[in-house]
Amino acid sequence: MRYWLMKTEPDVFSWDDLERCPNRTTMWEGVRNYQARNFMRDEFGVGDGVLFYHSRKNPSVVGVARVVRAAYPDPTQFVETSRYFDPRSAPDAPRWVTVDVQAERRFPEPLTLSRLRAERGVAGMALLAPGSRLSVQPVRPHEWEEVCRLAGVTVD
DNA sequence: GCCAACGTTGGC
DNA sequence: GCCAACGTTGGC
Repeated sequence: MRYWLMKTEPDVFSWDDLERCPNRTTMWEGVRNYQARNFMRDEFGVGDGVLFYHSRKNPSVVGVARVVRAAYPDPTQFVETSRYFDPRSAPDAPRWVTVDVQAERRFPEPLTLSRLRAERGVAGMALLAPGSRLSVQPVRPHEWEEVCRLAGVTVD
């Protein structure tokens, strides 16, 4: 089992939105970055842990989710009216994949980026690297444990 | 294959 | 809203 961090702009899709989804589960559509895609396609497994991160507005880790379905073609890449439409992707050779993610535990309080920057135990996180923009990032086990500890929750 | 132009991300 | 950092595109 692995651990990940996934970014979302809360104005587009927030933790509240995830909790409102049927079975608290959503298709993580719209990833259009090759490095992020490769993580999902090649390394994501059912049961992996996900730090759910709100970017831009009060940037924070706001909860923990689970991968409940491994990679499959992202249907939005074929929908012409979708903001995620990719005219260069062919149905017989999909370019982009998605996974299904289920809400597990909301943090009692958002764990802010500024707090994380101040904590030595998470100093190596990809999230904190200068200029890091990757929307799907690996998280090391000790980083996962420390983030959950700082948030005041216990999650395997 | 280089790299300038362009578009996007995301902290501030 | 600004803009630096980064990724992608496409001419050559």
